[in-house]
Amino acid sequence: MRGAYNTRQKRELQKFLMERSMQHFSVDEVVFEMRDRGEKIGRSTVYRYLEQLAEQGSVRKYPGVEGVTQYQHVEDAASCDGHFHMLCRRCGNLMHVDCELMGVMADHLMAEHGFRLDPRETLLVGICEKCRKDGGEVVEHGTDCHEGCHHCL
Amino acid sequence: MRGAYNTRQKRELQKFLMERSMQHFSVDEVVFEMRDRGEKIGRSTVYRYLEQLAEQGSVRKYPGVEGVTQYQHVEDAASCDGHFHMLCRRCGNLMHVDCELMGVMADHLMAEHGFRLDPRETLLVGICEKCRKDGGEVVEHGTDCHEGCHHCL
DNA sequence: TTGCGTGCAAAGGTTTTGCATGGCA
DNA sequence: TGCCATGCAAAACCTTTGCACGCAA
Repeated sequence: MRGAYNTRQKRELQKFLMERSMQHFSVDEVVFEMRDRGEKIGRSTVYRYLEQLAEQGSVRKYPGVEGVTQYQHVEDAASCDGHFHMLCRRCGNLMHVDCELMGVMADHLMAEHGFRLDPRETLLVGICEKCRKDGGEVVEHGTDCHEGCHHCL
Repeated sequence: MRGAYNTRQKRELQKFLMERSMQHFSVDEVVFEMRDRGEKIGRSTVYRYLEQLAEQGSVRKYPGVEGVTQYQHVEDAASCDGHFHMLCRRCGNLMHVDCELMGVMADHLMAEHGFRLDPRETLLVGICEKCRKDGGEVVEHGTDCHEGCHHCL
């Protein structure tokens, strides 16, 4: 039976997920962050555990830029039902959109266009407020992105 | 100067794009389709030419499921500006959504949530009308998908 | 003839898998 | 003591790149 044992690696990963809740990250980010903390964890283990959590629904998985899969922890799997996510393509942060209009839009697509929109699969991509206010266009991470962007340190 | 020569491979690929206009496809699909037609074309050539067209704007490129990049030909690059695309995750067809409400939604996200939505990057994922009417849930292609689904023959 | 385009093979990157070892219960 | 979990290395993929040859102009 899978997931029967409570190992150090699982505990560390859980801790990481809690701290980064609602942010998105790649497998490599996990591995390097762990390394910085002095905790060793194999790349395969991270892949396997995240995959497992994704099946259970506590982690979302979606294709990021440059072919690197991104993961996101959601405290309450049900909390993500029925609403959408916005991804800032500049800082990479993933945000909930809890807004009535999204439901209206989904209903409209169904009624008028016959299309049943799936909020779990759909990602609204654009530029978030912070990044817009910081001005400029697409930047390299680590240079002048806004505070709190988890890509820039 | 790039794109100076008119080669057999380019002509064949152009033909393919015209026939598959607005549908999405992977590099492998191109290669195999060409092979079936008795036309040989190198995988690298397909990658390179599609990349070139993507830069020019006559082809859209986005990450598909399972890490396989999907491409889509758009007759008029400008025709895709300002509106969204719906992707049916069952039959794989990509459709334009020319609808006022989408603009309203984008404006709302900007005004109320500070988020500048990018229609070129955003993909609305769900189930299209035909697939819904055919009933059932997610199916394997090649078995009982609707007519015209380019995955099923 | 010139030099862009092509195709092969190799390289590069991410993700998966096989298998022996480690460690939880 | 069982047996799941882990980690290494290898394999499996997709995509890019280097280079010699082919072919359009």
